[in-house]
Amino acid sequence: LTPPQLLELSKHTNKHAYAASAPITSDGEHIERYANILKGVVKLAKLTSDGRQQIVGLQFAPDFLGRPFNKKSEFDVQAATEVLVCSFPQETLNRLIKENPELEHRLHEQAQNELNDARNWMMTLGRKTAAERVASFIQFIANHVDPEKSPAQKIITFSLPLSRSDMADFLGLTIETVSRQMTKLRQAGIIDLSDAREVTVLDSARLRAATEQPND
Amino acid sequence: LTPPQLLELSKHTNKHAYAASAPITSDGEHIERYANILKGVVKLAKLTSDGRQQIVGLQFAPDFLGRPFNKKSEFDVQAATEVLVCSFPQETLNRLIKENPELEHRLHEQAQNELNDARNWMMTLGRKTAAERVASFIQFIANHVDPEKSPAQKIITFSLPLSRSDMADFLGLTIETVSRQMTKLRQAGIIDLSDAREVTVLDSARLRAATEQPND
DNA sequence: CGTCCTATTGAAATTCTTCAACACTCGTGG
DNA sequence: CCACGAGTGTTGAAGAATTTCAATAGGACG
Repeated sequence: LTPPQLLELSKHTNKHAYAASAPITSDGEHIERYANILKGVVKLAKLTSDGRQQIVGLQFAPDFLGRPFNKKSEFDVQAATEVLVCSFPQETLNRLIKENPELEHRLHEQAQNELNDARNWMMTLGRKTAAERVASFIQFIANHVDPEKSPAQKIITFSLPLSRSDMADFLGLTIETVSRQMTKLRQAGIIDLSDAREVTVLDSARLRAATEQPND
Repeated sequence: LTPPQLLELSKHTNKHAYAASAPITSDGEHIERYANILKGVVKLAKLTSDGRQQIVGLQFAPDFLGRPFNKKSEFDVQAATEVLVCSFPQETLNRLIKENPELEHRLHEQAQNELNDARNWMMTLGRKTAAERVASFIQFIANHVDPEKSPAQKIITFSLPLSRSDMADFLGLTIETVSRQMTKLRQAGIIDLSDAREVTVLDSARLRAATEQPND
């Protein structure tokens, strides 16, 4: 982005904070602002009419939030952790895109990355066992919190951005099954849990093997 | 697209036919051509190391095939039915995009539509029962083969583009479970099956109810 | 007519869910 | 300072759904 464009954007920009599990937008709601995530994790969720929930995407800083050129949100957007976003009106972005096609290219690339993530996750939901799903989730979070992942064997610790309930909704399982599989990973010496949220990966090779796939 | 651009494109264009279940590209393969589907249905599939398969997307005419600006295919691309595509080199498209940003916009929109489809399907895979998944699949195919879908109660007949085995891989089930659920839908009078592939929707309201969601 | 391939059906086995009880943490107020 | 309650997570046992294993059916083709 060119400096005058950044200036233009910043003039219309608002920062906004959301508490964990606060709604950001809901399914079908009209959207007139886009946003970038500055901090925290955002979940995208769909509901069936009888209340079952599936989390269909997680977004991390500095992801873009919103569907360009789509008027409606197609799912609920909620803060998973505490979230800080910086939002701006649709027209501002649309105007910037007109001036600078490169910007649309970058949004297009993010859309493709999200599509890849979604398809990888379809494999997890459709074909993996509960144990493999939970291992895949920990692997997925580890990849996202530790952007500079070392090649092997480094012991890393991080905090899960999702509650057991959200993990269940992401993994297509129940909270009880998630909890049991976490316990098994701990008993197997693959991870350590100082509390329910704080994960230390003790054996990243076996964790990866437990996902049964080079998931991403 | 402007006439000179269409002419330019057609000069580099090759038509190619694939038999049902013939591979088009495979995971990790280098891609040097893009294509448009002229006829038929294409499936995008991922494999685990131990051979489990998940179909992560279906594409219909006139969808675009290939990941713009990505060098590698991230999954296997296979013909589901007999398929006719029209392919052209990457550079040709990249050149056209440079001249005409509107083209990238359209590809971006397709990517967003595919992302919506993928996320809708994540809900199906993560949270629906076998019966709901099979009903959702029939609904999904009905929507795609009958582009001008009438609002209600019209009885429509179509041919499933997927074998039971492919349906199972799309739905995250086994072929036996798919077969049993098809039988139940038939016995309930919701659909009729003249043979395993030929579906007549007898009661579209109850079919929709059986999907337990406004899936798309 | 036999063979291959796909699909269906049945019964047993397994995985995951449901239901239920209990543990832990964190605030609040007595 | 401790008790209480709400929220979150864990664990066990019974139940349900789906898979697995196995047998059979039907069509297409040589």
